[in-house]
Amino acid sequence: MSGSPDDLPFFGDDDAARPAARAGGIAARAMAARQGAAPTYLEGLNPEQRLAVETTEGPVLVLAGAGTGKTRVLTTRIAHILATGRAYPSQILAVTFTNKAAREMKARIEVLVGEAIEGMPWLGTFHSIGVKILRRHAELAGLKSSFTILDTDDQIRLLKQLIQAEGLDDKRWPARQLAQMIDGWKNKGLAPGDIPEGDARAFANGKGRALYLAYQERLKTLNAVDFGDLLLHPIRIFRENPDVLREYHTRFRYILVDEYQDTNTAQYMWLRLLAQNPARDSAVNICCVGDDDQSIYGWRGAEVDNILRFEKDFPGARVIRLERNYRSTAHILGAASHLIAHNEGRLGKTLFTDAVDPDDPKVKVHAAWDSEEEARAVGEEIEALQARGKALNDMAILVRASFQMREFEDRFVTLGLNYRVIGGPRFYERMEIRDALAYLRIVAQGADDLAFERIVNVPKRGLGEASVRQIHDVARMRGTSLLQAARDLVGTEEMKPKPRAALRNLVESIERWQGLLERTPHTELAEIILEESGYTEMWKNDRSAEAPGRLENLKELIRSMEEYESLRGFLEHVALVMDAERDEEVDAVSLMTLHSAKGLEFDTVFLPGWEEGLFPHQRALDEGGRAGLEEERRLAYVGLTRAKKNLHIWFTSNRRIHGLWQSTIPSRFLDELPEAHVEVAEESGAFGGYARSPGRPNPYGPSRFDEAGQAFSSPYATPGWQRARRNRNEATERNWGTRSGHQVERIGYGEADSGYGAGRGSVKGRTIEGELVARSVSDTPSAFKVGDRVFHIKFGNGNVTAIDGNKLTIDFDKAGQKRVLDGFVERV
DNA sequence: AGACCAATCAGATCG
DNA sequence: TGATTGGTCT
Repeated sequence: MSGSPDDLPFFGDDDAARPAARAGGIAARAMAARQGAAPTYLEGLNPEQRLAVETTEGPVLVLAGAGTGKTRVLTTRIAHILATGRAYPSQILAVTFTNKAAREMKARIEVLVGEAIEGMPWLGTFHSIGVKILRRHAELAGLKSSFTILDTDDQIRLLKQLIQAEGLDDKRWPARQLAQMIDGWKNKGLAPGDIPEGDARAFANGKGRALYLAYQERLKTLNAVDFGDLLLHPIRIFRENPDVLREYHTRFRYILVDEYQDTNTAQYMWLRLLAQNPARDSAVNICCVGDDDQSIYGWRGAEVDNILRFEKDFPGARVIRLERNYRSTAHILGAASHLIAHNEGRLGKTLFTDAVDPDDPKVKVHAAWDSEEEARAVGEEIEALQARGKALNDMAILVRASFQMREFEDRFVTLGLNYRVIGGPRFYERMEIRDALAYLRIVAQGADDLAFERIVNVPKRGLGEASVRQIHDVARMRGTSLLQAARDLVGTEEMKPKPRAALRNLVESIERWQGLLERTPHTELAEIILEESGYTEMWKNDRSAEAPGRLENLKELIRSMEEYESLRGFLEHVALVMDAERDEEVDAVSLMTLHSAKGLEFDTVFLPGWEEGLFPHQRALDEGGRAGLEEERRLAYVGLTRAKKNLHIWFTSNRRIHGLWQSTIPSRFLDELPEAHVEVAEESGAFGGYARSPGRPNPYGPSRFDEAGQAFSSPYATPGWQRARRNRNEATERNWGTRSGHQVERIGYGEADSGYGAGRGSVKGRTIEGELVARSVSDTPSAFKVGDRVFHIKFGNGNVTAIDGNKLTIDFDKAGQKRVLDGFVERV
């Protein structure tokens, strides 16, 4: 997003004011377009893409599979609308989910249109456009247009205060949990009055609703909003003020939505309000682009249903499918398509490619003994590719859960292999950045109480709890901001001399900085503030390992301020934007979660950890049942379709989860890959070739991976494994009998699945186990006792030294002391 | 104010 | 197992 705050009067006709200058080039282009010769920007589009670009009128749903040129269509469509003179830039509403996507789109449109179009003011994320609308009409939501935007941290602090004010135990009822509930309600577009009874009762014996209400009240008095409000307030404003909504209807002639499958209910309501113009005689020009198969954010409120329902919502909608894939080989596409065909709730698309090369490698499935070997083998493969001249930048490892990353990082560090972790804590969420921003906020907007509270004693200046409470009391009594209250307090004798001097010093500093606000360049001011407040000093004196990095981040913060015109403009955007850029300069392997890989592509992709319980993740199955499984499968699909040429999938037989070694079984997703496009790699690594011994008791039904991944003799045939399995089944049966929320679900095999192996036909159904491994607490006391001599398939022989439920601590002769579940050892 | 210990928790994350 | 967090103690 461009840096400057948009200070143009809303309907001040920014187009009319300078149409000539801008329309010049566009008009000429439009002319060319009407004269028949296809404009250059349409060149190279395939027929479907072109249809999606040129069907500008009426509702359109573009179902764009992975790698089918979705962004290209979206940007070309906008360029087309502009070039043919159908609308001015400011009459197009284009929403994305991430700032990155918005930036990218803006840049690409600029290339297409051939000039800077700073005039696409309504291209941005749902939230940034929400802010913009809300600032215009803040008073209609009972706010001042200078409202501040809280992030999750502020939110939790605030809720905690409210919970305590209610006289509740904030241990028993954590603010974090309430914040999540409120977020969930807001995602669904629910105001305190709308939340269902059941939900309302779920928190603090029915105080949930009251707390939500109190929270909203508090936000209003603080003149603040949270992220959810950025959509909810505009929705309410639109509903209660038809004239306001009408203005937007007149303004937005074309609406475009990216990643439509990720929209939640609130976003959907917001869009519908804007798109459905009863006064308009022609159809709504809304174009939603998405891929139902890549909907992986159900857990954060996304409703796949929005995309599945599109044709009903917008009668007469055209649905255009983009299925021609420009990214991956036929093997990769074949594997991905076959896998995703196992999902039921989908609109259905099949990717294809013309670029079929018989030399393309198949998708490789590898087995490893444990996660350590997995990491070692992947590292070797990467080094081999590197030796053949491949760039590390073209390789990525995509994991299901972030704890998997560590093993790879360790390995890469020892190998001296460059890697970069994508994702992780966002830049602006770091403590030092948030502190620095709080200083800037208090200077820019003195009434920002949350900012004041954050910095009042950072660095330590002897203003502890007692002093802060005193300031609070005064502020509440006089109805002023905390800063004002502090100012008043230092003029009196109410405080003890020491804190009073400290507070006076702080207040005077803030006033001094405020005085500099107009006269000093904002980057310079920021440096002055951080220096004079002692904040940088604090980190310089800090001996911890992170301190240098934090100082570096602060420098980075100031550097990033340069792009903005003013401090105010910077703060406006910082609340919404600010992800640290990754430098492409260094050649490095990317390491990230599957979720953050969406939208990216790499020549070579490694997908480790394809084991039941990890992927599909147990919690997704427990909480989401069938829907949860389907979302996991879509996640797998996203992973597969990230690869352009080489795709390696790994699973291990043993994995340490929460410090306990557990035996694992291959993911059911492996069985859902088509044989024609997959080959099981024969490793000749440290463990030598794998013994092939059939007959693994796989509770999910026979699998063609039953025989892989066995380094020694078949571990699955050992009595220990058999007993583990027996225990597991007993445990799950017990659980199903007594616990709610767990049920046995039958997933029949679809037609698409019947392709391989005679064994399959005999399988009646597949059970989603409630528990992969009996949960750590067992009802039955362990059958072992201290001193027992036992055998474990991974660690060999050892003696039991301690028992905790079904967790055993064992001194192994060779491997040392380990903790394992009792099901995996056998008395000898 | 800071150090130290026990308790808790371990799926993904955009703005 | 390990990081993080909240509490207590000095």
